[in-house]
Amino acid sequence: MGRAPCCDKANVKRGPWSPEEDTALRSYVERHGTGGNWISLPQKAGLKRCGKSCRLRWLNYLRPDIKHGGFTEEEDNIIFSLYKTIGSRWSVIASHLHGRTDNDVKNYWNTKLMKKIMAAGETINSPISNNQNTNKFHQPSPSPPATSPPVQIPVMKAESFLPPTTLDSNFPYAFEPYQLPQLPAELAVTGYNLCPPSEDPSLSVSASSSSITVDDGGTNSYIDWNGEGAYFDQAAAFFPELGFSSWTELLGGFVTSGTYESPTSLWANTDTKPQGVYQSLYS
DNA sequence: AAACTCATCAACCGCGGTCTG
DNA sequence: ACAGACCGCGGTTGATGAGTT
Repeated sequence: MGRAPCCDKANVKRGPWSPEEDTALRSYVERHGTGGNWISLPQKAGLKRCGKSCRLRWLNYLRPDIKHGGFTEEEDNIIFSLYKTIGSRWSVIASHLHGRTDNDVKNYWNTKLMKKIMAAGETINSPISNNQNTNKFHQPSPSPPATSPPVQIPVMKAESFLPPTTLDSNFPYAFEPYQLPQLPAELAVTGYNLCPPSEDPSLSVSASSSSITVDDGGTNSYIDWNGEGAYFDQAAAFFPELGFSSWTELLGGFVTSGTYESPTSLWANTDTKPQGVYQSLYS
């Protein structure tokens, strides 16, 4: 069963926006912001539009920092590299391109870049479309070792290219090094793919949106992502057991390494907001 | 000049995830 | 814990203009 419509479709205007509507929406948002509620915004702004339509118009067209047309070679490379790594996650890809929207990137990919790349003889393998695995983050290891090594959670660096959305239910995975191909130097970072959990029976890992639990028989086994209260102290003691010096290191080195753009600044430049684990830390 | 095809991109749609009461 | 409301995303559609026959 589908959800109820977000607005009365019979009483809202659809189709292309007029300059007057653009002006009304722009001036309202500039004066009052969105108020975090797009559904009620059209009425307040005097627009006969669906809230979703207003949101889309603002995000994709009226926002002051939007850049239209003319993708550069560098942007092409970034899009292609990220597409090969994470698939058609346009909002994530767009977040790496200043002033570009997910819709822009998606349209550009579908109408131009894909053809351009294929004409150049490249093969396009989206990790998602080519992978039956429902875990978006899992990319199969080429050839797993015959016997699993001892459990070892590596120091994670710049995991930013792996969208931070589904650690929640899929966390019982270790991290496997990867190198994003063909990125400009400032983006050519090393990160870790999620890969299946170790078979080491002495350690079990589980996670929720706010915590990771690793039961290794040690004295500490809980990390609270929100980093507050007693759990934070407990977590601070827990990191060394896992081989991390701090929670920032555990979460990808964003804060400790100057090489990588921190999620805070990254998300400040985009409407893509941190989610899940990252939301707790950076919102 | 008219008819047709193709390319582009703004906008819509429906769904999953998150938030809130 | 649950349900409803809302947000954000990715896929798709359709209007429009450019190019071709």
